[in-house]
Amino acid sequence: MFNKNVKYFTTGEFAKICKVNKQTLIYYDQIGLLSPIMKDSKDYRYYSVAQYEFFSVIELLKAVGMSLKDIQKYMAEKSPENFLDLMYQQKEIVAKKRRELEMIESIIDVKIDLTKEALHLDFDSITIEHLPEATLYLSKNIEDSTEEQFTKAVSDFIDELDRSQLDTGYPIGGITRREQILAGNYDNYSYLYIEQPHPREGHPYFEAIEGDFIVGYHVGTSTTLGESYERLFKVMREKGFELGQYVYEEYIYDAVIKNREEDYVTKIMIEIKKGC
Amino acid sequence: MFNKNVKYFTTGEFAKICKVNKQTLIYYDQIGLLSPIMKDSKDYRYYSVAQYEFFSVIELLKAVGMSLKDIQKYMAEKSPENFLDLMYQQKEIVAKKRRELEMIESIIDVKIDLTKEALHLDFDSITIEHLPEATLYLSKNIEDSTEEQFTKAVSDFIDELDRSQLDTGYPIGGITRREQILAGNYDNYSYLYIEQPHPREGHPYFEAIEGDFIVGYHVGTSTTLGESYERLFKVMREKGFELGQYVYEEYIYDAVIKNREEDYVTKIMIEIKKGC
DNA sequence: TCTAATGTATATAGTTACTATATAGTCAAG
DNA sequence: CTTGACTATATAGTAACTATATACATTAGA
Repeated sequence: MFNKNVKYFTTGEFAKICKVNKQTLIYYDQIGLLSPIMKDSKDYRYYSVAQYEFFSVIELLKAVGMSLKDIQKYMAEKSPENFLDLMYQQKEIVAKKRRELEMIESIIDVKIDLTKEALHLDFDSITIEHLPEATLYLSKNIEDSTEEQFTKAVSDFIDELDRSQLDTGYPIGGITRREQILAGNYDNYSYLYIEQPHPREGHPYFEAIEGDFIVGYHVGTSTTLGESYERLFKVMREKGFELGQYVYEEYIYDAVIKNREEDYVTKIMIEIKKGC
Repeated sequence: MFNKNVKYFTTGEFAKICKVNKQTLIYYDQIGLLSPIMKDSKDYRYYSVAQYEFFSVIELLKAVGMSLKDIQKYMAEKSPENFLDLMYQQKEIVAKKRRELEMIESIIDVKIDLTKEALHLDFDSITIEHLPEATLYLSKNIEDSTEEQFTKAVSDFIDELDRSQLDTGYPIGGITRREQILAGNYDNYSYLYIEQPHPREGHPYFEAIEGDFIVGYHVGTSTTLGESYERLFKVMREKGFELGQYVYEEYIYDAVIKNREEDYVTKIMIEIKKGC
């Protein structure tokens, strides 16, 4: 094929075919990755059609994430066997990349859903809701932990999210025990959690919740969190409910969406039971 | 959430959680993309847990291909509405990227199949084969074309492969008309072609081939191509076949797999009919 | 309490894969 | 015979780190 070696492309023509900058081809020539099949007396570069096939393999390998240096290394050791090996390697890498992109797609979908929902919320509202069963991935217990223990636990939690691909795009929330709430220690969490809409089998630390909750929102920094709790408690008392075992807190708007800390919004979900 | 603002991570700890180089965080601080929530009198940086959420959104946007500058631009204009817009944009971009990766996966599969097949070939063999129907995407007619016309046609052909995603990983081949072969002009192709294992509807220029072929291989540069054709013609005469309408040529081993031009291998498929 | 190891900081240079710019030579059309 | 579009080299700039050198801080162990 392409014995028509008399028919050449200039650098500009070849660059247009390859859809790259002319300078890129000159650069590839300089580093010896892809040199024109011919140079004339005036040092004009001439590329053959067959070199396009070569170029497109470079593009393929680049797209999979190979560095020009590594591509060059392969090219120095060309053989059908090495090419086959290379392709098998790249096949795995590209499959992994595809799966990563699929995860990102689903995270984006979650972010879209959450943000759309948030846009329709009335942050002054306080409602009684029956929350359906949901699976949460929990951190180790961090109640009364020292700073050191806390940072270690958070670090481990996030590590595990990464390792086991548990980052679903849902916010990381905190669970506080009834007793801490009653003592006014709203920030002494027992666990961190992240919702798992599609929990996978064979993973520990999953905890399903389901039950009645009083749901409200706190707008502002944590310093005024107590006030929001008071509002919620007032409604609770009026309706004759008692504090359940746990309170769940998660960010609705945080630094990703709002500039000023005063505009951050925290969702508070207080587990309740009928007073007897 | 994360009122535990008293509990901070040092640069090193935060870098470990984020799985990046410490220097990267310093760099992000320098460009003002992600600055620690606090600096002490010794200029030590302290990050909060909430900043991890921020970091992970940066990672998400980076993974979709956004530049740090563009991420920063969004962060300067934060709002729920802008975040939603951004996520819708990124959703499309990431879906496109995924589709591109899927194409690369199938190209790699084709390359693997072709290379595995090639490894088992005997390049001295000459066989009579009935080739099943296959769809080829053809270039414009390039017979007797000038250099200018030829380069233009090749350029257009490759452009269309790109535009319509017709690059299947199969090699680009050449089709020569019976009359040119008989005149010994083995390199005066009528068309370029590329095989389409999964042709899509509504595309012109597709041509299905099916029929009996004499199949052989040429090892070496195009200068000795004539000798290989002679070998094939000899067998053809012995078996009492006549030259059909077209000859198909494609590279089995080219510059991507072999270093020396003398090692390139061209597959020659000559259409035949029973002599009457 | 001293010391060594480890941690932090800044400043600066290097890296990859381009990309842009400046300067100069070449070529084809009117 | 000049103008515009091309070619070339050389050099500098870019993004997003990454590495290195130097200096100060903190902590764990002898």
